[in-house]
Amino acid sequence: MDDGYDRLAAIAKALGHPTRLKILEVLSQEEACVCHLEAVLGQRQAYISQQLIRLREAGLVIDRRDGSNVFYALADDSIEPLLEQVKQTALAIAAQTGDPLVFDVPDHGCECACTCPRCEAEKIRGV
Amino acid sequence: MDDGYDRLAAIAKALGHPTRLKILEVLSQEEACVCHLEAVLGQRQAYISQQLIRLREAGLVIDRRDGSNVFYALADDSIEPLLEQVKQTALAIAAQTGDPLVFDVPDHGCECACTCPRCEAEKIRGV
DNA sequence: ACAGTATATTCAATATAATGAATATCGAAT
DNA sequence: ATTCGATATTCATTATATTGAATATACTGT
Repeated sequence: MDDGYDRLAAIAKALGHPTRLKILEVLSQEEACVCHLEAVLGQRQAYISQQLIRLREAGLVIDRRDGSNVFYALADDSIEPLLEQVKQTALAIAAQTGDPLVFDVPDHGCECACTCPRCEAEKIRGV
Repeated sequence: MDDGYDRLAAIAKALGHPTRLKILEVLSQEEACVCHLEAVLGQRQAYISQQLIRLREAGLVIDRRDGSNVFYALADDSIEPLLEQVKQTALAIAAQTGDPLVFDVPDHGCECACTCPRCEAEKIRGV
């Protein structure tokens, strides 16, 4: 039954949701706590947490507790090129169909409502 | 609503099924008709056809009619490296969890029940 | 111990996917 | 025109995913 392709499919399924893709995109820059993802993606906490759990179950992210925050990071270096490759294929398909493909890369900037240590530090630095 | 990530997710979703992955794997070697895929994967015709439709809707395969056969092929060169990258990630995750990961690469060989022109030619050549 | 903040879980409602069975279409050959 | 083989579609059923709301847990500081 599980002949390896089921495991591949499980990974692809975990990628098969826009919010989860955006989370991975953010994590490809640096690890982030839940409240950070919440602020960057503009989604409620429980929703983010649920998607993170799906990603963790798929083995794509790992989590690390630091005080009251839980920081998530990509589980492996191979995930970034995987995301990149999905984009390449999407662009190729978009080129064939003529539909332009634009990404709103998630980015919160300074006005972020997140109060995690990382974001507070960013605000002080005025990034 | 559709901010690009939905399109990425649609591609990932199309990959998120073992049978569809196997179909793409077969097509990465050469284009194939439905009856060929039917024989190689050991699944019934309607089932294969349904999965092919999903792949076509996702833009991952294209089809070409030749007489009574319909030949399917990968829609773009970027799809092969995409499959490869999914495997890389799966292997990396498997290495971390300790679960060995084995692929039964779909291959029908000579005893194939398919009678499409391509398979008949193979049989004559004794491949 | 208590209050507050960060995160996780559970529950319920709805939507979408997977799958088998039956049937329809389309092209080739007679 | 009819039949046959190849492929597509429809329908019904079950399984799984999505999502919001509510609640629970876990850590921190007082």
